[in-house]
Amino acid sequence: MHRKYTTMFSKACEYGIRAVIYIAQKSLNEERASLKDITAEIDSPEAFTAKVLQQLARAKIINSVKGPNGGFEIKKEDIDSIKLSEIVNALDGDSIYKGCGLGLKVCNANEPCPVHDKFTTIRSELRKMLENTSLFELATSLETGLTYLKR
Amino acid sequence: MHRKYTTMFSKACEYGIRAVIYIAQKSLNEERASLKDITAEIDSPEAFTAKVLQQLARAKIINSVKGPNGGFEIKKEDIDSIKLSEIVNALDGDSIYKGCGLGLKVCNANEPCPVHDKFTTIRSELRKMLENTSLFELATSLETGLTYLKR
DNA sequence: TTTAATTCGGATAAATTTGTCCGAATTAAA
DNA sequence: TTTAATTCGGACAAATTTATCCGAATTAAA
Ligand code: SF4
Ligand code: SF4
Repeated sequence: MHRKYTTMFSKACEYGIRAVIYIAQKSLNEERASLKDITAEIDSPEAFTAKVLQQLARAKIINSVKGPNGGFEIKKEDIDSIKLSEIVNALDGDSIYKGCGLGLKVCNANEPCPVHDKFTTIRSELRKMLENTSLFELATSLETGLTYLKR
Repeated sequence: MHRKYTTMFSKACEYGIRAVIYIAQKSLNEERASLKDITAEIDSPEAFTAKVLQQLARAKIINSVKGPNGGFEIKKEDIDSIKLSEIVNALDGDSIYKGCGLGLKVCNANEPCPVHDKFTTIRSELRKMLENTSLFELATSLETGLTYLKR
């Protein structure tokens, strides 16, 4: 009954974020990341992650290349302009920003409840954070941690 | 694949919050709220809401009374001291405050990524907001909206 | 040209969350 | 004491999310 876990984003989205960060890292190094690479690196289920990557490829956030030496990549020059918000949006949509944070339907919009302002503030901070955080920042700042995990 | 809805809390929790606000309102008026009352008022599935209410009763957030004229109630003097956080905690736990907001396992805690501070800030604001918002505030401020819906 | 490495896409399965059904227990009122 | 209104609790069902399987398509390299 009581939830196991309440996370900000779906599992798909979490895997997506992690995967894209890893792909970005590799791409900065002129390398592609194969599905196997990725799932080994970010510790996620292979087939499920494949679906997530397909979706990100359809959304043009990453590029996929079939065949030997294929894999996923991101154009180097795009890595700085791609923001976290785009990944989240492609996988979870933007519903986290919409509607009452308490899930209330019953609400007098003219006289908002005491929580309303704080809620909208929190959500808009979340949005700003996602919109202002580039893949580049994440890829470079997390590089140490990731490379550590690799060996 | 793409999520229908990403909400801050589970459905159970949303119903719980709405139900408790309604019960508080009634209790302030010396009345009990029956399950039927509640689900009619907050527009939620009856049997499911019953489970949620049971859980809240077990957590001593509300009191349940069986038999004719039974229902759910909250001691008047408690309404001001019960905070939103208690309801959320009873139904969704506190996992929304824990772990990486991006769902990353791979993380070098010594050199947090650029998002870390903003994330912890956002979460702590959410927590503070939930901890500082009493049922009384909500019940009284939402009264207009709720009574409007009733007729 | 053949082989092998890879992504793609559809079908399906497992897990979790959300929702329903129904009889048992309790209790106030008739 | 009987009845009826109510919550309780267990079993079950539906919907959604998460995860797996496998063959098809693509393509680089042998
Ligand atoms: S005023 Fe309160 S109840 Fe209404 S949408 Fe804002 S937070 Fe939700
Ligand atoms: S530093 Fe970044 S990756 Fe690590 S826990 Fe904080 S937000 Fe998550």
